[in-house]
Order: sequence, then C-alpha cells, then structure tokens
Amino acid sequence: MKPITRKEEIIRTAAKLFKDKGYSAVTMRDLATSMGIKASSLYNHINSKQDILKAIIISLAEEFTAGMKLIQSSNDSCMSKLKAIIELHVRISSENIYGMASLNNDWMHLEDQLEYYLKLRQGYEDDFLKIIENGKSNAEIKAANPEIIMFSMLTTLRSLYLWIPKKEDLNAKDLAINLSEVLIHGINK
Amino acid sequence: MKPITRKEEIIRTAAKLFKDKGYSAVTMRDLATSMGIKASSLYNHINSKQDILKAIIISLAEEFTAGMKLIQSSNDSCMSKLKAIIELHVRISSENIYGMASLNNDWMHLEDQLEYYLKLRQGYEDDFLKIIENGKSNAEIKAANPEIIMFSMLTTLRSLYLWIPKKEDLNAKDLAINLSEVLIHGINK
DNA sequence: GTCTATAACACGATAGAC
DNA sequence: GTCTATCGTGTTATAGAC
Repeated sequence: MKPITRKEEIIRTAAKLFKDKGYSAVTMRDLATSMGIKASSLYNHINSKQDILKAIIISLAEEFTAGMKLIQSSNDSCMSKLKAIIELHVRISSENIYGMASLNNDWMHLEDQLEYYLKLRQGYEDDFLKIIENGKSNAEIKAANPEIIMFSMLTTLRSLYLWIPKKEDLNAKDLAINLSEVLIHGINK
Repeated sequence: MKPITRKEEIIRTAAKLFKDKGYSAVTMRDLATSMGIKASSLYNHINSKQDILKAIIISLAEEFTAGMKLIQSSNDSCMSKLKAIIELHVRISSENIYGMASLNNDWMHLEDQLEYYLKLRQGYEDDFLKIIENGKSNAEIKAANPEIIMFSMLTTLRSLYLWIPKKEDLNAKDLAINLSEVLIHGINK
C-alpha cells in the first residue's frame, strides 16, 4: 500500500500542533520535539515552515472545490444539493480533523498561495449561494435572506472539526442526517 | 463623558490587528507602528502583550456570561430564551467586531486567565444546552439531538463578527430577526 | 536521516534621556 | 509620553560532520 513518508508524517504532526496553538505560535522546535528529532533535521524533508502550511491548506481547499463542482453539476433538487454539501463537509472534516483547523484559522498566513486560496474560497461561496438562490426561485426554500442562510449553514459546517472529536459515538452518516434535519427543517416542533 | 484613554486606544488597535493575523503573529512593533509611536512607548500604558489579550477577552467573556444568566433566570419560554440569546450575540458582536475575533481564536494564548476563561465558556455552553433540553421536554423543540442544535446555533452566533461587517446595510434588529427565523424555523418552505 | 553549531534576524521588554 | 539604545532570548534556516 501507500507507505507514509517522513514528509507526510511531519505534515500530519504539524497539523495537530497548528490545531492547538495556531501556525504562528508553533515553532519548528516544537514540531521537531513532537517528532522526536532536532529542528534542523526537519529540513531534510521539507523546505520551510510555510511549505507545511501550504501542503495542509491547499489540498483541502481543492478537495472542497472539487466536491462542490460535482454537486453543482448534478440535476438534483436544491434540497438534495444542500444535503450533499453537508455530507461533503462531514466527510472531509471527519477525515482531516487537524487540517481543518488550519484551513479555517491559518489561511491568512499563506504567502505565495494566499491569492489562489482566496479565489477557491470565494468560488465555493459563490456556488453555495447560487444553489440557495435557485432554491428560493423554485420555492423550495423560504423567502429568507439567502446570504444569511448560507452564512448560517457554512459557519456551522466549517466548525465541524471542533465538534466531531467530542462526539465520537456519532458516526459520519448519523451526524450528516441530524445536521441536515436541524439546518434545513429548523428546531421547532 | 468618558474620555478614551491611551491604554484603551492601544487595546482597540491591538484587537484590530489580532483580528487580521491572530495574537501570536502581531508584534509589539506592529502595534506601535499602527499607533504611530515606537514599541517601547507602549509600555508606559500597558504592562505586557499578554495584558492586552486579557483585557480584550475576559471583559467580553464576562459580558456573555452576565447576559446568559439574565436570560436563564427569566420565566420566558424556551423559544423566547433562544431568541434572546441570538439578540445577545448580535448585540455584543456588533459592538465588538474586533474583540470577538480574539475571543474566538486567541483564547488559547491566555496564560494566567486561561482556566478562568474556560470555566466561563463551559458554564455558558452548559446553560445554553439546558435551555434546549428544557425546550425538548416541553415539546417546544423537536426531538433532535440537543447538542447538535446547540453546536449549530452557537457556531453560527460565534462567527457573526465575520459577517456583520460585510452586511452593513443590515441593522442589528433585522439581523437578529432573520437569524432567528433561519435558526429556529429552518430554511425549507 | 540525524546530529551539532551557528548565522542572521525578530521578539518582548527595560533603562534612562528629554 | 515618547524617544534611542540595548538586553536576553527565541526564531527560521543553513553548513557540514557522521
């Protein structure tokens, strides 16, 4: 199978540390200590601290964009698309708890790739909003402000990485179902 | 009236910078430059960088706790209490856009006061959850997982500081009304 | 692949002049 | 209240031995 390279191991360990303290507060010495080696040894596997951040964030951002493009191009109803978006977030977040923290909180520390990241994120939000606006036109969705709907859904989905580890008894499928119910149908009886 | 002291001016400026780059990535030199003075001059008004963070976060955390205690002690229905919580977040977030960023993202960099902050936050979440569980018992709220309901509402409310500045046309009252509709009644028609 | 040693610089904070 | 100068330490990253 695919062997875990030392580089991948460093990136995973870094993601864990970034989740707790943020990119800026984690030093290469912290990372090296977590790996059980000296800081200078890290540079045989990675080029810079910045490269680690890039590897964590860009791959995740591209995964979300690819998922959204797939959902967008389907012929499903608006409601089905929204449920698919929820499943997309639950799935990627479950598989990348640590990386999601960097994606949410440390993207501003990207240097070369900041512009590219912002383009991906803006595109994602544009696509999300279009789905909601279509649902409003179709009368699938109520006449509330589409931006408030997207804001509410997206911030909940973006914070999943914080809550999934606390609720390990809830599997991805059940979480997605429960979340769809709450986000789409509300909470009142 | 209350004059804005130099110390308060420094804390406000710091909060703005912390929102963009996070506590760890903002240097005292950055802060001084933003104030139009030298870094050493800051220390005539504040004791340390840490004291600035403390001033921003603890006052906000205590404001939320006080608001929650007031809501909790009322005799209103669960739904009314939830609407009051939404109004609480919209109000405090509108008045402290920059500080809310630190409250959400930089609390882990508190030193002496970290434990106290965590106690306040845990208490807030416990009170929030109790209101939802009572609503479920009263059949005001549907039989969904109360923790998922709280998670969804709270993450949306905690992210308000990011969205309020983008929607300056929407006043606090309208935002709270729209948000209540979406969070409580859902989005489907 | 890891080490020791170190370069080159940035950090928070202080001392003391004005 | 702000300045210049500086201390002591921490930072990313490199050089070269093993």
